[in-house]
Formats: sequence, C-alpha cells, structure tokens
Amino acid sequence: MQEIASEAGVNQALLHYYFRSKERLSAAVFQQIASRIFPALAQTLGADISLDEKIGRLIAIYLDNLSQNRFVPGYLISELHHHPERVEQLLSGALGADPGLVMPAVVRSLERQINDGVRAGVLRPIKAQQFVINLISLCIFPFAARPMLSIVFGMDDAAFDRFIDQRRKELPEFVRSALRP
Amino acid sequence: MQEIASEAGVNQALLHYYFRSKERLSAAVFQQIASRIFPALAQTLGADISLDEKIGRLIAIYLDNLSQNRFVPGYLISELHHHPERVEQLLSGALGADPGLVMPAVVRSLERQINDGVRAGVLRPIKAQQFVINLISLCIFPFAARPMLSIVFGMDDAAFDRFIDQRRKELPEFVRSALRP
DNA sequence: GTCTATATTTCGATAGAC
DNA sequence: GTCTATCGAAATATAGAC
Repeated sequence: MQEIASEAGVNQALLHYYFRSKERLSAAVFQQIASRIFPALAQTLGADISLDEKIGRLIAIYLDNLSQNRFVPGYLISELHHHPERVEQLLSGALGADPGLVMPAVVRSLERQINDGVRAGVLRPIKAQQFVINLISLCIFPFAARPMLSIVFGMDDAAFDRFIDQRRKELPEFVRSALRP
Repeated sequence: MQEIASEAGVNQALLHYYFRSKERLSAAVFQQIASRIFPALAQTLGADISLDEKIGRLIAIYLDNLSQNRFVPGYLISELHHHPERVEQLLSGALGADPGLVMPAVVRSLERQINDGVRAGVLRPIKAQQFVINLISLCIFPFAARPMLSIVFGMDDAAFDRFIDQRRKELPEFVRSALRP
C-alpha cells in the first residue's frame, strides 16, 4: 500500500479513504484490467469474419495492448495464483455477466467455423477450445515470463521491444500455418 | 511461514532454523523448481534428434511434469513479477552457470537445424528464439492461467485433466504443422 | 534438532486535525 | 478530501528450555 501510495503521489490514508481496504483496491485493479482484456477476446472471436482475420486481429490487439502494459500478465497470474477463490466473483464483476457463459458460446460458434473449414479442405481438425487457448498462450505468456526471458536470452528493454515487434509479424503466420491441413 | 510449517508438520521456528529467513526459503524453492525445468529444456532442444522429435519430447515432458505440479507455473510467474531483481541470481544458483549463456547456444544450434530444414524444403523460415518461446508458451501458460480457464470454460479438476490429456495428443501436431511450409 | 514462548518488524487500517 | 500520527493485528525472526 505504501509503495502504491508513493507512486501515486499520495499516502496510505488516502488510498484507504477511496478504496476502504487493500482487498477492494486489488479488486478494482483486477476488474479494470479484466474488463479491457476479455471483451476484446470474445468480440473478436465471435465476429463475422474469417478465421485468418480473427487470428490477425487478436494477435495485433493483444501484442499492442500488452506492450504498453507489460506488468499486466504477471500481475493477473500472480493474483490468480494467490487468490484463486476470488477470481469468479471478480470476473463476473468485470464482465457484468456470468463469466462461465460468454466463452463457451464463442467456442461453439468457433467450432462451427472450424468444421466448415475442415469440410472445405482448408483447415486441419482442431478443438476450438484448444485453439483459443493456444492463441492466448502465445500472446500473453512472453509478457508474463518476461523477467526470465530477459535474463535467459539476454534481452534488455530495447531487445524485448524488438522481440515483440518481430512477433507481431511472425506469429499470425505461425498460427495460420498450424491450422492448415 | 505458518502455513508452510503446518503443511510440513513442523513449526515456524524449525523453518527458520533450516533456512534462516523467509527469503532464503523462497530462494530454495525457486531454485529447486528452476533446476528441474530448465536443464530438461536445454537438453532436449540441444539433443541430436529431429525437430519433430524435439517437439514431441518437450511437450510430453512439460505436460507430464506440470500435471503433477500444477502450482509451479503460477508460483514461478508470481515470483518473477514480485521480485524481478532477484531472478538473475536465483537462476544462476539453480543452473550452476551463467543463465545468459546456456539458451543462446541452444538457440544458435536450433537456428542451424531450422535453416537445414528450410533449405531441404520441409520447414517454413522461423526465428529459433520465437519458436522456442512459442513452444514453452503453449506448454506452460494453460497451467499458469488455470484458475481463470477453469471459470471461463467451466472446467472442474477432472475437466482440466481431460483438457491436458487432449493437449498431449493435439499440441505436437499443432506445432509441427505450424513449421511446415 | 525440535520445541514453546516471546521479541521485533511490517503492514493494513483508523482517528482526528486541517 | 487530504494530511500526520498512531493503533492493532499479523507475520517474521529469535531466545532459551529440552
């Protein structure tokens, strides 16, 4: 709390005045972040566009967004790890809906789109759920593991920027190729 | 500390007797985990086997290992996030070597292997570093994000097990297909 | 080495002046 | 609304008996 207050240029008392407790401040942060990340995912995957287009848009959105909020994936995963029992309530607050309803619907519509592609001979059969999780894994993980990648691959900040730029270009083709028969 | 001591069937005082401080206990845990995860990665990627074989082995090793230690990715990323300044020292302690030297060598040898495949017309050009990070992203992220996936996709423990089982079968072909021209 | 009891520090939260 | 000063709880670390 002291660290947050300092960075905000105020003191702990003021943080408590606004958020009432550390847990509520934490929830506010989590929900603000989640409400930016999830709707974009569901909206893009559920849009009436080609699968290649969805892949391109999603990767662009996530890499751009996370480049400017590098701490977000690490923070989110840390919160998931330390307070898994709070996640459901936090998510439903962030989405304004039952979090267990949105994605399964998206997955079912994706499943149809994939099946169409398989019948047309342009796609390899793959479970839609696995595909979605592959896509977000490839986008989010490098940011979450950034401190380790930086050391293991000797990347400073500039090198990590270049790495992500390269990823913006290469990742869409990687995923599209993965889906081809 | 109390929680750890209880689970271990001892008390806090004994933890301090062995580890001297919370930070040192934390470092011991981190290093033990890191020393299991990284050598397997470098060893497999550096082995004298085909790329397809490397992909298959790595995915099998990681998914098997993480299935039995589900908390590890979340814990590691949480530690990276909260104490990034300690990571370098912890890693060098875990590897018994400069952590910045091992992977770049592996990447260079992979780069050669990929270039050979590209010349032979069986591989798409891809940066070895991107490939390695794609591979570990796909293996590790689902475990790190598990509490969220569980809620968003409505997975209980058994469903998550099935999800990982399915992944064991599908992921190798996903990655191999991604590399084909 | 292992315990109980206790000291010390840290941190979240509140009181009260302005 | 915002601050300083302080309380009280919790957690880390240590002392000392066995």
